[in-house]
Amino acid sequence: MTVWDRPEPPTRPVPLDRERIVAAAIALADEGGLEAVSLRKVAARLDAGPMRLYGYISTKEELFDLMVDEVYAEILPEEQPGDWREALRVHAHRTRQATLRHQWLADLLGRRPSLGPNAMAVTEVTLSALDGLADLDTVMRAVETVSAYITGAIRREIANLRAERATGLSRRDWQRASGPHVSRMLATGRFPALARFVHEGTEVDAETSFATGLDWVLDAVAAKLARPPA
Amino acid sequence: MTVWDRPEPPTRPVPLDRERIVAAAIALADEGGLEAVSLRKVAARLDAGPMRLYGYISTKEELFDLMVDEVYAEILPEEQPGDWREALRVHAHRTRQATLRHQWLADLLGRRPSLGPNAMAVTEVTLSALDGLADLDTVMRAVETVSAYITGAIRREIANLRAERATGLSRRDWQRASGPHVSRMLATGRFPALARFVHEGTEVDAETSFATGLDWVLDAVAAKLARPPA
DNA sequence: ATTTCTGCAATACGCTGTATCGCAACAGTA
DNA sequence: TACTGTTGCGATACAGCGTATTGCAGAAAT
Repeated sequence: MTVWDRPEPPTRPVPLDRERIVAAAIALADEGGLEAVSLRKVAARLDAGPMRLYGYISTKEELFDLMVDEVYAEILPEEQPGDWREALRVHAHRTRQATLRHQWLADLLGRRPSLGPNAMAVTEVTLSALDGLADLDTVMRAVETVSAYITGAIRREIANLRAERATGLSRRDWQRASGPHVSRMLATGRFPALARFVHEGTEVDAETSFATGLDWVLDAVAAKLARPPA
Repeated sequence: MTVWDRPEPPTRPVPLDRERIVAAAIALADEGGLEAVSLRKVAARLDAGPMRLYGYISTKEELFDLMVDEVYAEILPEEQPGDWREALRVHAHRTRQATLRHQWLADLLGRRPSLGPNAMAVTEVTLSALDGLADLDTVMRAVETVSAYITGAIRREIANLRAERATGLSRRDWQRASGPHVSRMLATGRFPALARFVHEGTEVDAETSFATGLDWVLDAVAAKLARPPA
């Protein structure tokens, strides 16, 4: 019985874990958006059959949850600035930047409660930045209000960005004259105010308008933190 | 050639239009969520083959666009109150109420720019409520900031609502003790601030917290409208 | 050496969005 | 009235999806 007679041992399947699965899924999503993420394709990237994944997750939705939490790790600030306002600003901008890197996050933000360890760590940091500046309920309201703004603003920004990419027109051009639908609608005269805004408004870059709206909201929070619980 | 010999004339297919298609789709979504909307099921409700729909829409995404615009018709206020603040408040609450009636709207809000006639009419009304109170850019920023808040807050509310429905636990119970995952995480001591908020915070009903956050944002807007363009 | 257990792969099912194709009924013309 | 062109519908088809089920091979346990 020489070596040559004996068959090679069967190749054991590559070991898997959630980390590798999530990384593969994120890579797919970064390349082709959320809709490019299918359990079959994720598994294929890992040289596995689709059903293998069900040992690690029990539903596709859970995979999305893991992906989101993985990005929250990028959002978690490395060091916490002292000022509450700066802390919230940093959180907002880190969230925005992470979403620009992983645009599919815009589709998932706010879709389900985020209970992963990284998301909770982010919440912890944010809450503790405001802790003690007002009663608990006020602080909670502050954080929720700011993060509602963040979610909504980011979603709109990504939606516009995709629309521009799909039509090849900048938001401005597309409204002003090039977008046949919109210009036709405006020409009806049924939307005089809207028409004025479209034609006479200034184009502002996305980051600035995000930051400005954020500052307004932070001003509102500041006012509530200043005065004691209503 | 008696009547009996002649066959009945072939039944002509029921005439279709976008209105009927969208109504059927909305009915399906109201009953079973967005994922219950398939072109086949919509068509079946109308006694038609799936491919028939492609005469009226060219993609499922377009059907969603039509559905959203249909709901914007419910959001459009019947009469415009004079005060800008009241106008924005009404807009926010009508949007929220519409989303509570059609919870799938939460999945679509902010996903794509809304360019349908009803959405534009809503924008027109909103913009004109603020028109003249500040320069165009400030007004635009105000409307966008408020609507970012609205989108984000509604999404979170619906997300929580769905989580409660899925687990059978109220948000509070679910965090406090009943949710095994969350309580285990809090017990690790890695999230002290979060733990305090969960345990000592008051439960506030969704409508109140929506309204409160909204008021804060409106306060911020008021401050910017008061002073001339920065 | 034999049995039990574990976990992977293959197969399968019902469903999806949509491209293609052939035909039947209408409109227009001779 | 006969014919022809066009339109739009239905059927068929395809590739892909999430996931339930099944069977089997290797590892572990006796």
